[in-house]
Amino acid sequence: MTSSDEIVQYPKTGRFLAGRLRHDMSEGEKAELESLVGEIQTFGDGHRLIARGDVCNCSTMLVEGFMLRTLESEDRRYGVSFHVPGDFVDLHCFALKRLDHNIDCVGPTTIAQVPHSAIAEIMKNRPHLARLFWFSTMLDAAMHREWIMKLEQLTAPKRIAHIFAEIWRRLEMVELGFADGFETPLRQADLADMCGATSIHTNRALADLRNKGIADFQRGEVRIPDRERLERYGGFTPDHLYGDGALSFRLDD
Amino acid sequence: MTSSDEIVQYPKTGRFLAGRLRHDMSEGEKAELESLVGEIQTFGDGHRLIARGDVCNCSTMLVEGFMLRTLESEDRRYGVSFHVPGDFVDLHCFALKRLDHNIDCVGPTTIAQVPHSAIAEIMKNRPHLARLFWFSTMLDAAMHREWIMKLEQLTAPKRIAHIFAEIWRRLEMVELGFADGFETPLRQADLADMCGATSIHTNRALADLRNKGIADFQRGEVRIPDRERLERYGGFTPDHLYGDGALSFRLDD
DNA sequence: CGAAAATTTGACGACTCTCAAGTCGAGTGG
DNA sequence: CCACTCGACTTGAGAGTCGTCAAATTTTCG
Repeated sequence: MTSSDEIVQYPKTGRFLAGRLRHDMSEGEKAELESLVGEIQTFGDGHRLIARGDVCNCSTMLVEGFMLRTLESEDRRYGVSFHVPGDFVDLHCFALKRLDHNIDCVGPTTIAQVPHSAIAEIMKNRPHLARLFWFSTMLDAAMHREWIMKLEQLTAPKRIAHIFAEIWRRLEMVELGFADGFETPLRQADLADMCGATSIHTNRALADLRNKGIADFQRGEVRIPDRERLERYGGFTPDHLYGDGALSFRLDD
Repeated sequence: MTSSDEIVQYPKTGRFLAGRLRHDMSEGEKAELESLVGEIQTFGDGHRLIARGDVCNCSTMLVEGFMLRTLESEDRRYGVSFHVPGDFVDLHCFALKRLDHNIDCVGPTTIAQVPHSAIAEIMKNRPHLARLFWFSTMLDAAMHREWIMKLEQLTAPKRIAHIFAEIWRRLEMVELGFADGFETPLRQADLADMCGATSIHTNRALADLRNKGIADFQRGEVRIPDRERLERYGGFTPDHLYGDGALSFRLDD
């Protein structure tokens, strides 16, 4: 079953763990997950779905669009991670109760939410599904770690190359990438927040990537002539995404 | 019951979640956790307990000492987080199967391990304890996020101030801090790995902190004259540790 | 004591920030 | 249709932070 079929059958949750452990979910589990989520909600660019410190009684499945996890300090916003459709964005707060960070929409966004009481039931009665939920939050943690290393290692142009490479791969996992790049609602200022640079420096870094022929970012249209070159420049390896790579979840060894 | 009493009664796991949700654990749960862990093992400085990509069949409780989570890239080691006694260091790999990062000992280290089969039983039969385990891994993720923001925001001296502030607080939570600072097996090169700077620059940053009277690091002895000043300089707030602060897990609101 | 490891210092160039200004594109009112 | 406007993007100059290369000093330990 391809991801497109999954979306037809499970319109709100069909992308959850696609390319990762979705193949490990039974149809019963997929159906149960789909039945847990509430009705579709939509938000516009810049909407802050959850603010740091809010008590959460439900968690959010991102159905369409793009979201940023952010933290604020001294009047500046810092991106700590991003989300694409199929991500169970704030499952964390089931365990944490209060979120330590904000969840911001970038561009038009469609979500569906799951009450925590339903997740608590899953914890009691569906240990396998519960373990997949846990896995999903651990994926976020692994991505955080990779990003920490890259922040410690890379200059701004390479950070951006890494971000582009990761967005592209993750969009592809949920069948939303193109052969030669991807589209994103991110603006230069958002990219700046994500890589911890000023928007001025980010602009120069993007010009760098364009001049080098590595990536051409023009108002959300990202064209990448040579994927291998982009990934090499940004020091990107997809292992931490736990798809079909060196770290993939295989039970046979 | 103070943390010291807990250590007498539960010598291997008595510091788990101390200062956080330990108060939410029943004596039965504490006893069960203590019974799950195997015998004490010790390792010396620099020992790599788990290497990226290893298949893990057990997880590690850090009993005494200090550990770093690290990633390697282009022949350099990067610290992504650190661990103090009481941390369930690699509970992540119960969900991930293969760890994306290394677990390195710093200085002499004492651990005890729990087989994953035992954790799977907990998932089936003890949903509350399972949720605490999940919480513990989410704490790590929250600390990752805070560190991402600080890497994006701070210069090297301030990063080090932040690291010192966090180590001190976390040691205090498990009653291992002193009134005027703390001891750590970390060397300057380890600190450099942790903040993504060269050891030369780290050395200058430490000299800065010493000259400013903010923190005096001398071969693992860290003396801090004024905690408030250290925390202000490093932009440190303890909220993301989920102790008794703005984000603490309270069921009453 | 002697060797290895850890720490410290100096000089110079690259990366990034700040302040300041200028350009481009989409939508609006005349 | 065109001038206007606002937000997004682009460019320039000077200063601070940090990396690299090279070397010296101090500490640890056999």
